[in-house]
Amino acid sequence: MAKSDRISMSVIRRLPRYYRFLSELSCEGVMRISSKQLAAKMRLTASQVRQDFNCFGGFGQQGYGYSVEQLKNEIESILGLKEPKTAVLVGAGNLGRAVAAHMAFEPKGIGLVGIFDRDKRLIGATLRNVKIESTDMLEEFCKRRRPNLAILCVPKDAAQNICKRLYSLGIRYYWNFSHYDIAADYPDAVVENVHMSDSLMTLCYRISADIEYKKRAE
Amino acid sequence: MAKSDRISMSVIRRLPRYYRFLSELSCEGVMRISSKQLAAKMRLTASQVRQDFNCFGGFGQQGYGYSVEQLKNEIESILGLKEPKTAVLVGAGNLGRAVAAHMAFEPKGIGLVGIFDRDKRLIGATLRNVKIESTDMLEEFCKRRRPNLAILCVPKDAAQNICKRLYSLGIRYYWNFSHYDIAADYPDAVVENVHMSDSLMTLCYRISADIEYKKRAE
DNA sequence: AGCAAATTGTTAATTTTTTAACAGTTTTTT
DNA sequence: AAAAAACTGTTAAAAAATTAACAATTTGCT
Repeated sequence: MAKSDRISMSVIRRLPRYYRFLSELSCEGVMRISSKQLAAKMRLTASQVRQDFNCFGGFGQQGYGYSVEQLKNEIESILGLKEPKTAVLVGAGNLGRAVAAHMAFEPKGIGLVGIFDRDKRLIGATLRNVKIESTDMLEEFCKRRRPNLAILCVPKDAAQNICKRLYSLGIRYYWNFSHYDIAADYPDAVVENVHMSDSLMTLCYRISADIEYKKRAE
Repeated sequence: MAKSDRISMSVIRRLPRYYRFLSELSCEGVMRISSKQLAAKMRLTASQVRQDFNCFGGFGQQGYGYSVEQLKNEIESILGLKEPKTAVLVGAGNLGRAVAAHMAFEPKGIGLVGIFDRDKRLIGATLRNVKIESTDMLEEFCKRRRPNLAILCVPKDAAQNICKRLYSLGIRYYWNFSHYDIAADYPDAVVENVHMSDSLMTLCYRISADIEYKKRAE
């Protein structure tokens, strides 16, 4: 079914977006959709939509289009959302708590099994039925539960130490909110960085460039 | 100084990262750096580093390299971080509060002047010296304070209504954490989306693809 | 059943992005 | 002071990503 060539990161990064739009369509009761319609909805070209799906073999039918439900399921399966995984969250400050409370882990097959913080005032509190424990417990916990991935919501300076420990405990997958560059120290780690401040700076640029433009246009 | 051609989004999205690394170097007291060294640190090619900076005219000196401080300042200026801007945050749930508490707005020239939520239990509380107000006050507040950008941390269904009001109040720049597609309804709005769940799904794919790989290798 | 319309998968062309190459300048060394 | 080494800016080449084109197939209509 799947094509043999390696899939490019550009395609992968579009998959969650497809998945999101298809889930919506599915909820709205839409049964079928053409590459043209989907492209219009997502502001892509129909060509790109077809090209993307073809990386995985193509799930459509000539003259008909794509079955929303099938396409959604295929992408869900490609993304591996159905495969059960367990995660620990390290850092239960403002950001960590928001991530824990806000993120829908279950639909991605992720079970949040542990939350850790070094701040004694937070230890003992419960988030999503998970008790916040001391980071001192990391070793004992990970050896016992063998989580697949770690969510890093600690400050940069703490991140280095935490990562060293997590890595030596066998964790190779990181969802990293800190500014510590995990991949630099652990080349075989798979790291997905979330740099919210980078995103905000990009917006700053666009504001600034826009103002420049308006000035010139005057 | 700046080259006339439009800068590509690929370059823009790398600028905050350059800025981050240069700020670090600056803190460490490093005075000069070559494209080669910076590339190694950031895992890019020296060629790309030089190409990127050349979009804006090139700030280096042959045989010497780049002055860390100057380069940092140039990028800061390109990103428009020095230009003062005001922002309102709409939605003070888990995510909104984390963004308000966690994000360093000041270094980006952004003043957080208002926070709004519809939940009466949150109204009156203070975050970063800003009182949370009822969303009913949005119109009055925006007419008076004329904020430049809005940070959207409300659920998708609420986002549509909030956006309609913010747009009609003249706000054109959005840092959007909701899954509502602002740009679809307001083509002239400048929107920077933060889709944390997309990022997590990308990690899921990489985990899943990795496992596949290991299975095959056995 | 037969024909027009719709739509995919796929190949080709185009555009964008990245990498390489190198002339020209500055710094450092001897 | 001259020669070698270290760099950048810039142009050229290569690679990657996107868009266009079209044959093949299916649907839906008459």
